[in-house]
Amino acid sequence: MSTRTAKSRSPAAPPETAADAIPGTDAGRLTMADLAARAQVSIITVSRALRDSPSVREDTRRRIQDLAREMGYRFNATARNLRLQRSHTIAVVVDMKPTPERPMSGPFPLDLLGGICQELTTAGYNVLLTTGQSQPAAAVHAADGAILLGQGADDTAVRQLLPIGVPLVVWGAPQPGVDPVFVGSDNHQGGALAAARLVETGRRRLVFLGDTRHRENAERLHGFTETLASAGAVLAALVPCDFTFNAGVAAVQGLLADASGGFDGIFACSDAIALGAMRALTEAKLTVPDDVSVIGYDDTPMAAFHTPALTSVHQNWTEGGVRLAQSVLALINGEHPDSVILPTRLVVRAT
Amino acid sequence: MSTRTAKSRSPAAPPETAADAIPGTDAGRLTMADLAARAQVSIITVSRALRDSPSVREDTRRRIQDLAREMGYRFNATARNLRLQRSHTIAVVVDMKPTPERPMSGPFPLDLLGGICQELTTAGYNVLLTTGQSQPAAAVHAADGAILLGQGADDTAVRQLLPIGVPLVVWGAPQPGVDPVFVGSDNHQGGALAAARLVETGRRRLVFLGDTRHRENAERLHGFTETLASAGAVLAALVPCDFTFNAGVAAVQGLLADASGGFDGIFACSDAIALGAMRALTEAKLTVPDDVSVIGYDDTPMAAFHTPALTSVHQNWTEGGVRLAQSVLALINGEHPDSVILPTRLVVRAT
DNA sequence: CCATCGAATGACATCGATAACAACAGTGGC
DNA sequence: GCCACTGTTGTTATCGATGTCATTCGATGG
Repeated sequence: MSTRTAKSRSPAAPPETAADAIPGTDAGRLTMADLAARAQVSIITVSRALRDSPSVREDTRRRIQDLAREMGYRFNATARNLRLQRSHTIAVVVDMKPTPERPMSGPFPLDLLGGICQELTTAGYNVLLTTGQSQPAAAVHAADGAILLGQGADDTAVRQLLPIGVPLVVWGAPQPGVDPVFVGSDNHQGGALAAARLVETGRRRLVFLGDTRHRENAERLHGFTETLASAGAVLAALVPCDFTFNAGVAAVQGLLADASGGFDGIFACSDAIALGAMRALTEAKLTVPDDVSVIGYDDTPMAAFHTPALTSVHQNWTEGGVRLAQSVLALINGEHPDSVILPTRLVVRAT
Repeated sequence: MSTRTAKSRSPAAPPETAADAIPGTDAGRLTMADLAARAQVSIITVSRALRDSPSVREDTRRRIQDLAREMGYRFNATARNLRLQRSHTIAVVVDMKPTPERPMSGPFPLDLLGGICQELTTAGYNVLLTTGQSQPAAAVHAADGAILLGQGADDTAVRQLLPIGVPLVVWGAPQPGVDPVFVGSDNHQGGALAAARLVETGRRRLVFLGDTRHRENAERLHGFTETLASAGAVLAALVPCDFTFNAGVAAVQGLLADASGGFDGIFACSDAIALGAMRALTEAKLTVPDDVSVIGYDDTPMAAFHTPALTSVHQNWTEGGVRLAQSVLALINGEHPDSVILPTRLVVRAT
């Protein structure tokens, strides 16, 4: 037979006994060569049979497939990837701030990850997860493509990843320099929706809470002020703050201390900020929404379950994940997908 | 030189020009053979030099390393993995229920994933993420180890994963059959802490809200009733329910409708249930915590930011992720780590 | 009865990196 | 001056699967 027939794993014991392949026994993984020897065919025939190649006769194919199942054969993806020069793997780089306190509590990467996994695994790709902490390079190098999930105000991560030369898709707001493909939700629209709602309910002096160094927040502010202006309302204050509850508290406390004309509506860049703001308002004996109306962002469970229930801008993360995945796949296929901007919607509740 | 010298990527163009290696240009990835030809040494010397082998002379090593950097050489992990018979990859199987409505919103896998990534990447391992939806098998086969993150009441996932023969660690409550290694937080203690607190604050007729088909919940119930009994309080009711807000509402509504003696304390298996319960109580004109005291589980942001702020049992997920990672690593090294049970703590707030 | 064609199968080289062993130069001891 | 020894580099085989080209066999046609 083949020259490799003799090279069986257990030289002493008879390798033909099916007992060799007790599932769970890791002793010497089976290879196609083992199957080939057993089935009295060549290795390549086994390879073809297992891939359902039409050039293998029906019964031969079935015989080999059955044999593989019986013997507990496990396919070696590494070998195939080497041979085929592709890893069938997409690196997902989660570039979260190393802030210890509530670094990234939102559903952010979770639902996004869900969407990504769903799409990628059904397409036969693996998802390699890395945090930006260490050098993501190592993992990304080996991948067929990469997805960057960051909330960074800066774009250092993008700059690190781009030169690697792997197809890259980034979650967030498209940048002026159009280099990588972006997928994100429509922050401009989100801001506009919030503004429209606040104006509709009769508010005229509005506050924006969020760090506009984040491109996404800058977009929200843009949509927000644009809509305000066209409705004759004014932006009473813009307070840069983190995405946290405490930042929201502090921001509103500062606002109340500084008696610069007052305000009757707040748009916060996260539900946590919004809840913090409401806490500060309540402590100052102001009621929501009678005295001040509040709108949050992200539509997290805590918005829904809070009393009073928080009105919030909802972004469809799962869909976002799916689109991210589709875009990398497209890039890998040599296509040139456009950046995607997903619509947001306002979930109106009590505030 | 070596026989491979002639086998350059671009046969027409002179392959010696460094301009070939513009970073970002993916044209024909460089291999160690290319570096070897360029440096006038053998491939194996390049391999050794790049791995900082002491058997390569200091200056040779540096020369090759510099050359690799200049030419933009990118290491091929697949080839090494094939040769070394290990993938340096751990599969993380997230076996979440496909329930569309808030399938898994808690920080659950996110912080857990964070801990896992942190530990695994610093140990030089990659994290392969798969959802239980499709057959996780494919990815797990290629991995050196696997971590199962599930909330399943059943253990079908474990049963699927175990026979694959890959070192497996599972998040959750240890099972009677001691087969896989478990890492989880001390649910028994969590239940006991909640009971102790409720009893301390003078409650005597208590309600347990949660589906005890989940092993973790069963443990909580066990610790809960045990402590109750020793303090002379009674379990007034046990209502099986999902982890959702709505389930909490429904459970308490049912309880109030059915006038079977009343209750003055509730222990819920998730913060969402607890919040739902409070909503139902409030709607029934009962006040928290004066009429009924409530304790939740998971210490999510929504517990902290709710008014009144919800007392909740906290589990350290990041730590859990780290321990999960450590356990797989230990298994891979042929050690036999014990299951780990992490302590929980009660975060006392207003309710 | 031989040429030809197609279906089925096989031999070989290959992907890129590495372990095991071989070879070779220079050094010191006797 | 010869041998053993160390330090450095090279040769070869190998991991497991697959593309390419070659081969075999039976069937068909002239």
